[in-house]
Amino acid sequence: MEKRFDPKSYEARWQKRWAESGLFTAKTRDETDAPSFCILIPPPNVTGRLHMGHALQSSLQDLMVRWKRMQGYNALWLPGTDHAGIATQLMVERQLEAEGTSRLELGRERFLERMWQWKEQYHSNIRRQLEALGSSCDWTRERFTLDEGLNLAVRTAFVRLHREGLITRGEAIVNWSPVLQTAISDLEVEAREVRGQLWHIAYPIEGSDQRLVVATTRPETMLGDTAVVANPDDERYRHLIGKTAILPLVGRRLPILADEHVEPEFGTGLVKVTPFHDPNDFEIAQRHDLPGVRVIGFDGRMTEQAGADFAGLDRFEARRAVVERLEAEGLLVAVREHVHTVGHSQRGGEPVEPMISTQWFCDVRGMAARALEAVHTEDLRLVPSTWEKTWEHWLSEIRPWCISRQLWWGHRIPAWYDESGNCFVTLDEEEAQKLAGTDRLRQDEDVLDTWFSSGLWPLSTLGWPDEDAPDLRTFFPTDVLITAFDILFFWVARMAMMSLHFQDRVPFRTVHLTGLVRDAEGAKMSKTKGNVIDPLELVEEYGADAVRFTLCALDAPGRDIPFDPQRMAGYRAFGNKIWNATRFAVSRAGEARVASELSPDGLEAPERWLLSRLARTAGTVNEKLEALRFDEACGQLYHFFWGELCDWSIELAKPALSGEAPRPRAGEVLLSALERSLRLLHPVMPHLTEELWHRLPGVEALGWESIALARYPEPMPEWLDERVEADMAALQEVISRIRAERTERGLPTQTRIVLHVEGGDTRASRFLLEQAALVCSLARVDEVVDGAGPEGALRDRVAGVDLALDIEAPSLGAEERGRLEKELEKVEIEMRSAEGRLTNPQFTGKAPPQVVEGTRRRLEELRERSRRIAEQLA
RNA sequence: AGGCCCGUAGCUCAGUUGGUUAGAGCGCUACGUUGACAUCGUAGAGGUCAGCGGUUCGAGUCCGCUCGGGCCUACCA
Repeated sequence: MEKRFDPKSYEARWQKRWAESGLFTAKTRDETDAPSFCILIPPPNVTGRLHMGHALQSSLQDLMVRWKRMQGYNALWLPGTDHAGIATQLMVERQLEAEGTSRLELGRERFLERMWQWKEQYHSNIRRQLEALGSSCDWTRERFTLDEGLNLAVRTAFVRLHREGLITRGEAIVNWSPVLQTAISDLEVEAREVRGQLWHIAYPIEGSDQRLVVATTRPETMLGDTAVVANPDDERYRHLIGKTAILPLVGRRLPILADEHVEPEFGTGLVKVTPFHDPNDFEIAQRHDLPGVRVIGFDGRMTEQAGADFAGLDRFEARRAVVERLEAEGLLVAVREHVHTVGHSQRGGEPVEPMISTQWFCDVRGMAARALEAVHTEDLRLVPSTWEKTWEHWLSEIRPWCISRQLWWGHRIPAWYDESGNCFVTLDEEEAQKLAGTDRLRQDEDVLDTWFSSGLWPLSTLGWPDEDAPDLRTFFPTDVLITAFDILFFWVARMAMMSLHFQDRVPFRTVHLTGLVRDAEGAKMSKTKGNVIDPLELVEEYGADAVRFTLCALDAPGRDIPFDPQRMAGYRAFGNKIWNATRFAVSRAGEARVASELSPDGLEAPERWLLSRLARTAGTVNEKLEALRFDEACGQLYHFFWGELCDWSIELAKPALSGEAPRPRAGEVLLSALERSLRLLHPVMPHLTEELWHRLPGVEALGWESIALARYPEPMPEWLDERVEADMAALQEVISRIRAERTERGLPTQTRIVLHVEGGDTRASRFLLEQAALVCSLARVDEVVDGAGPEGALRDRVAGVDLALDIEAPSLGAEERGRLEKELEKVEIEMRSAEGRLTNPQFTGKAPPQVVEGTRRRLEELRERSRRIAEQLA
């Protein structure tokens, strides 16, 4: 076997073999009786390459699905990608710009051709990246949110919701992005704190020389004012209600009205009303039946209706111009510094323009209530559960979802208009024509919000709207969704709503929400900061298994993941450890073979101990995975393999395998335990374990073509052996004590040490004497003697055994004395604390008996230690 | 404005229903390399668990307040 551990030498090879073998192709219910297990990939955007967040989620998903597959489930991990409307369209538009052309120049059809080219390229990148991580996806079922099947699902959902009156078209204030030239949803708006001004502007009152003063942060919108309102209870302005103000610069007559919405304390207590450019004003206008005026256009420039002086100006230029004019006319009463929040487009970063517009809206209140209910009844579990409150808050406050986008890349809205503007919402144009009685129809220009199709992902990928689709019947509802918390509302909530609406069932039973992968300084990774790490570069440097192990081991619930290259190097070293442990076992096991069945009967203590620890680890790992505690499962695997199998079992096997102190079945047990350990590790480190597994002698007799299909180890209760674990724990403690003494005194390796087991015939001391060969080998003791040691030997009580170490060396130096004094001090402090508790009747009376008993035993041990240390110092 | 999360060793973080001796990895120190592994081994140093108060026989863990950091939600012009 090669001495060098080199992941590159086998990772790609196994990826290829897995892809060709079809091992990961799931079956339908008609093809297998095995219970199903399904994870749907959160489809990555075809905007670019995968980032660390994808690597994290993919590692976790693959861990889950490989584990379940090994447990005998019909396991499906369904891969796919998302067309990601705005995001992807922007990428291609940027490309066109560089080529000196534009989407408008190309026209819809040719532009979409370019989009599909882009999609093909980036989609194949993503697939390569997933494969490079060792993902056991079922590529025969891969989907894309814009493919034909998904399009049918989208149209079906839209038509049904429309028939149910839940999707409607209408005029309302939406968040408009003048840069992207489309409406965006509330979720795509980011509130940012901005230092602005509050301008106080005087409006003359008709038929009087009096003026009223309104306060606004957006003076340019005054050109579209159609009223002024005050709170009905505001004494200061009661006399004005019913009168008319004259809009400066424009001359429009504005009714002065009373409306509860106004907070008398804010500003001047008078609000100018601009129905078409402010959501609150729009509502006020509806209450009072006020008209509106569009003064800002979709391009963010002032319209003709803003007046000749301002038309064509950018909205921010217009603000300056309006303020200047007001000042010149003596109508600017005051300017106050004012910090307020302004909505910004999450993607473009520019301030969003609240704007009246005709859009499609989806009323999601009913669905939201059901999604909320599903969490209450625990049909849907959020992990960690701290997200439940956030879920509750968002879903109970939900408002209509603006689902139309003025883009070209996306699902075209299935609505057609005849020449008189009648609208027909149908599955296809043919049906619309029948309904309309004409073929002179025009399809709605808009496309749907990306998240509308993503929201249908659990249904559409499994074959819906065909209710009898085999995959839908086999895998819906799916089992676990693993995704980052930042798309809880964008995506998770919408999938829950859609699935409950169309299937009356939750789309998945459990949602595992991961944190964000951050850089070494804890900053969020972003392209603008330039701190993005490409997972493939890490795979190149550390190997896919180390990347996977690191990410899984760091996935603590509710916590972000600080990316630390040293940590990854540590897990690469773990791979090296596994490699070399296997190399040792294979090269030293002689004629031994991996056993398919193994019973602890007739085995000696070190072997029984190994099997017991292995069984215990298998139990814990399964439990941790069941609980989605990937970090703890990985921790268990790491500590078992390195800290027990390598540090102890291999060392214990050495004297047996070398013939020094033969144990006939040591090699067989070591190989067999190693084989089970590789299986335990396989879901996290698939390449390494597959590579090594095939090299174990006798593994072919187990009858699995791949470790990926081998049975995941169960807890194996018949292997558990508490007595041997206790015996071995004592042995280990004694060995550690002797090793510590040697290093702390700085004794050379050759120094002769004889261990005397003094004082009696306890189980532990008998065991120690029986295993004398192991003590000699592991603690480098020359001899283990039953009975009292000589005068001047180092005496200590360890694990209940009285020891005397006869060390051929000069007596204690000052340094060692200091250390012992410190040790004695610590022991005495703890003794006093234990004594204090034990003499306190409150403690002995109220604490559980086993706690009190434990304290007693502890105190006894401490007294003995203190006596022996004092003896050394004397 | 409301809500959530976090503060534990030099660094990054574990610590399930309160139980006595608070753990891990990395880093650090000392020693060790003719055979599994220097991507290693053995041992060691390092913590008033942010602070204050409370409940309790017993608090890193439960409760309250304070300080510090992060995040989410929100139409005060």
